[in-house]
Amino acid sequence: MKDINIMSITDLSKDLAPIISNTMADVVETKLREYLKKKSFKPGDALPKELELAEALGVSRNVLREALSRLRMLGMIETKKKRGMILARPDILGTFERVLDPLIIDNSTLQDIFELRLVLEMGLAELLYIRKTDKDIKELENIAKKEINNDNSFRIKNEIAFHGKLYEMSGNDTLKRFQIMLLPIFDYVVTLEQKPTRGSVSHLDLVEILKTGTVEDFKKGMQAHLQPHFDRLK
Amino acid sequence: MKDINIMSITDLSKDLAPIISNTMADVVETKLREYLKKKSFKPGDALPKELELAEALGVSRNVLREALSRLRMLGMIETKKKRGMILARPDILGTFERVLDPLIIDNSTLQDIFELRLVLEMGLAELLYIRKTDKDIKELENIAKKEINNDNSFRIKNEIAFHGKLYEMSGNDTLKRFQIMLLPIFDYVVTLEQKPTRGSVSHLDLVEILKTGTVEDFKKGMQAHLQPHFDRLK
DNA sequence: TTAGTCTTTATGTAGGACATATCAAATGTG
DNA sequence: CACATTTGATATGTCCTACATAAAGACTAA
Repeated sequence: MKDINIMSITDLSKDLAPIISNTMADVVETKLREYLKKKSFKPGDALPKELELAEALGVSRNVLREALSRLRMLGMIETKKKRGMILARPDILGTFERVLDPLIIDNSTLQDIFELRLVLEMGLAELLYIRKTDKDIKELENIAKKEINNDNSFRIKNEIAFHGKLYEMSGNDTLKRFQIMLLPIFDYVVTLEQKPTRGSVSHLDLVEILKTGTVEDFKKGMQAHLQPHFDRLK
Repeated sequence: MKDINIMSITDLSKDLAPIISNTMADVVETKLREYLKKKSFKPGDALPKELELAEALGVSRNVLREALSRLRMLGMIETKKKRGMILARPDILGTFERVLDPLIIDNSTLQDIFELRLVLEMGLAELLYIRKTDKDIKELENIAKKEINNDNSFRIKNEIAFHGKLYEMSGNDTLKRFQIMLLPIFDYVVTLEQKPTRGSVSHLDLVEILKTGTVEDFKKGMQAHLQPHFDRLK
């Protein structure tokens, strides 16, 4: 009897909506977003003042400010003392970092992000071959050489340095920053391994391929390098 | 004299920090983050009540609530009427969407994100071959077949449907949602083209490869399919 | 034990008050 | 008239108080 009750409740919670107790600040936040989009403000444009907005929305200045505070955090608006508020351009990744920071991510998402990183590394080849320079390759080689006579404690650091340099060589700033954000995750998953899982292709091998090989060669090399990680996927 | 003065000021403004007018809410937000991290709360743990926090931080409840409102938006904490606040697990991507939404992104970042998408698609192959099912392939084929006799207005929609399905087949939820977020960007860049840039490998070709070809075949196919986009990179 | 009621309490919301920084106009000076 | 200075107006930042509301926990009754 009891068990049945519990079951039905569990089922319910799956089916029914999670009962979002919309607080006023939530509603106002949404309305403000819509307002900004609808009016198609350009960065730098001035916004109405707090009291006007609060009155128009029919909420206290307090609630309005909570909503504004959120948008301000995201970099969507900026405020100055007398001048009022202006629309700004948010730093996409900067805000992303804020959430990733405390690392309170459930395991399934963690795994997803780790895979995301693998996907990125595998797909990097084209960009790399379009933009690589001799200087870059030399730097990459230096990084790879350093790690030869190193104890295990430095292994991860070198791993990070090498792959980080690869992202940098892609010439894509967003990608590079994105990768930096994902580092802790990569780190975490790697440390889950008991012993270092080395692919059949080393970092130095990859550098060599970059020097003389084709894009196809590099893709195969990277695949072999990451193979141990792929092997653990199911 | 005057010019010199102006010059030196300009130089200063480049060198010096941008004078972050730290509002109390900003400081409190940071302090709360540190507090949460330091105490290493686990999801579900109860937090002190607002008044206690406000007093401990030496700020008004108002300021504290602005900071809390931010964390609440990011999904880092949840609050219930009497129970107080509890630590929650943030929805990584959900917050990302919020910033991406208004599409006030500068062109260089736009380009970066477009490239990011290309990288993702190129790197998807391994995951795809690990997890693809016959059912998936059949659905993908249906999507590809639909687009044969279609006017241009549906072209983008089909493009989106096909590639979206690919992400779905990766079995990576985060990746899938990430791709959805990036759609508007992809859309935007694609519409910049005057005429459709078709690669030498069509969607149907890709499906065929998925059926009978190897991972390597698929990678080459995808590369050819996206070649027009890569050609535009510099 | 179970069901129902009451009390307590932490959050949600409102409104007023004042400090502060800054823009803009008024004022003074050569 | 042009330029520097002062003054006033104003929007945001911060604080405070008060009350509504929902929900946990205690208490009571069947």
